[in-house]
Amino acid sequence: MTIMKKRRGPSLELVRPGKAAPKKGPRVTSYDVAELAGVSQSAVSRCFKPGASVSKKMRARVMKAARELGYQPNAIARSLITRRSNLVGVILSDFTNLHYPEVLFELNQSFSNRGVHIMLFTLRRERDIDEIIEQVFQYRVDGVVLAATLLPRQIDAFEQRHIPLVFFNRNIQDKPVNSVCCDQIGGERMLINALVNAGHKSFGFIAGPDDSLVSVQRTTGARDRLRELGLDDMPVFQGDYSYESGLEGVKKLLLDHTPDAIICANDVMAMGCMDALRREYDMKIPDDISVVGFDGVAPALWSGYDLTTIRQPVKQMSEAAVEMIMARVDQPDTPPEMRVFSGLMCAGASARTA
Amino acid sequence: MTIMKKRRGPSLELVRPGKAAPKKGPRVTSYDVAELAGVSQSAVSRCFKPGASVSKKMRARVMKAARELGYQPNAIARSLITRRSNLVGVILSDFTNLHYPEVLFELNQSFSNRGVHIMLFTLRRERDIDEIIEQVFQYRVDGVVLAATLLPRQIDAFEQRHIPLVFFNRNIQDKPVNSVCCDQIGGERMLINALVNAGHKSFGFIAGPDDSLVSVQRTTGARDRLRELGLDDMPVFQGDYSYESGLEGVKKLLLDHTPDAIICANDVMAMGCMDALRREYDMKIPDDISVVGFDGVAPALWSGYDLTTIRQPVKQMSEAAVEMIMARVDQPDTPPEMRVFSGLMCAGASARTA
DNA sequence: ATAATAATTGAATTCGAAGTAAATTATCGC
DNA sequence: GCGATAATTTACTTCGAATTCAATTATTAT
Repeated sequence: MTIMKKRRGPSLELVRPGKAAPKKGPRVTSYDVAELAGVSQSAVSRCFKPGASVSKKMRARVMKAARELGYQPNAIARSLITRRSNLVGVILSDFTNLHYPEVLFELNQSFSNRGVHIMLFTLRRERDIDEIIEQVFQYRVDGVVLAATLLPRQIDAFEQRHIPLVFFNRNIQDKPVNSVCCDQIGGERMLINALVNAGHKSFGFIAGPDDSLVSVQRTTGARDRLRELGLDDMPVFQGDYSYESGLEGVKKLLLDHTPDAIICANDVMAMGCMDALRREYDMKIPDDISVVGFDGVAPALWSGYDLTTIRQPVKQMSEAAVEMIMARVDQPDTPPEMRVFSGLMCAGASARTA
Repeated sequence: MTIMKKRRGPSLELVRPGKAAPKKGPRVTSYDVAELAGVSQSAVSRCFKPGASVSKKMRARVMKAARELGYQPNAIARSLITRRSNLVGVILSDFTNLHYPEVLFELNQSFSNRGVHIMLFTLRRERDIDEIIEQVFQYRVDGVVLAATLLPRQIDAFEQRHIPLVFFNRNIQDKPVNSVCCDQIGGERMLINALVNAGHKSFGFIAGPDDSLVSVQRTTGARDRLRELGLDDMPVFQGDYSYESGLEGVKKLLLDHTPDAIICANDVMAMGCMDALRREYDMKIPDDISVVGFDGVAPALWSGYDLTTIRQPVKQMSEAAVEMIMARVDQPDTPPEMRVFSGLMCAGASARTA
């Protein structure tokens, strides 16, 4: 028995020739379009699929009907059957660090070039991560970019579900995972080299939180290079990547030392550091003291700060992250890879460098 | 005939007591959970719906099975049948303006408190908007927050589809639409009042793009107040909200005038302005000249700039936008509303104010 | 204990597009 | 013009959860 599936009321009543149909309210489905065009629903579906086999006459009729009804394929329904949501999750932990909005923007740019959309998740507290992972799973995202830290158990959950995962600036030990990183250690070495070549001898360091691997790497990168060069170890103040902790770091570091250069684990703290040195210690930068940062965020490059820093190649890193996700989506057995990008040293006026 | 719908292979082979089932690969559906728990799929569904009628024995069994299989309800499938995606689109045009990441963050915070997730769209060129609207429609988002301008025809498209829309800081003329705005005019008036009270007499203005209604409002807000106070009109340089255009604006304004205060349509330009005045004109702020901005972005409040500005109540505005969207989702005939928030004047050290 | 009522449960259907295999039509060689 | 082959088109099923309504079970009143 071939009974045409009954569908809710036809949208035909509106098709008066001469006037565009001012259809409204109830949503338009491929069945409505099919009915108006006098073809099957499958045909409508195929017309909206890029490389499908459709005669041009058919395509024209369907497109006309679709236009008349204001039809837009339902991406949700499509995702259900194709198992491809064209959604990716982006999980960011620290939005106050100006670096992350830049990353988010570039990721979005790269993904949208591929017809993929971003669902944004931000962590207020690190504890929220489990809850957020749940949400991410529920939406059947095609992949996830993470600028936050995961526990092994959480990484496993992604693997079990075969959800491509890329870490952004967190390389995970103990597990083969996809990651895109800036070469933190290399960056710090460049900075130290430049500072030492210009005659700096004593240093102070303002670090990020101690659970931030990036901060640890930047700290040890700098420290190790100092040791290699036969210089004294430096005092380290532990901040939290915020402007305020840059201010505070200066106060602590200048209590019992007078370094001739302060190295900050990121630009935002470096800017706090500069402001504190100028306003509260009335020091001239870089004559009295040099300051360097890391990231290359926009305000740091403004002439007010003109910070000497390592600019992360955010655009290339984002593009790489997107490539890695998409590679795994199309080819699930693509092996994990770690891509490390060198930062670009930007010699500003905040430090004497050679 | 009551034939149990056949489902792909049972997941039962893994249920050895004592060891957690290490299920992998193929996705887990409510049918799998139902089968393992020995109940119907409907029951599983109900167990995951907050206020549903389920006995506690049932709930316990189902939840146990779900946990064992690592089941997560498929939000995509759910969206299809419930016609609620719990997704909202956020369309931002200008990501370089530091204000927008702050807005995005607060919106995300407010939405996620309601179990709603953000799909992010950014416009590279204003022309992309039609394309983006199409995407937004395809994903059947529950609503859209727009910090970009729409043409009447585009607004109509949203209305036809009954997609709640809220404009963020763009009030649309000619059409009743939802919007959340900061009181641009009131803000500028506060600034002018404070400057004039402190003795400023001649002004210069650095505006945003002329197609930005916000810029137009801020410009005329300031200008009208000057006129009311019987002061001379001021020269206006048209920038584009960027740091660079702040630098440039100073150069242009100081060519043939020597204002004793420069008013900038946003903070980022104001910071450019300050840097230009200090570095290139060697002027002391606020002794030689005052500078004020608008927005209250984080770097403007740092001690390096300590900008006198109007802080937009981003958190309250975002919360309001979210409320308006959700109100319309739950109650589609909620009439459009325009909510205008007063900014908070932050008197910094960048201007002499009384 | 029994009828009456309330609370649970399950079978079947639905959401909207895409894929599958069968049926139909178009195109081609000779 | 005819069979063979290729290109289109269609009916039907699928994805996975929610929902309706009928069936079943539990609870209460009498």
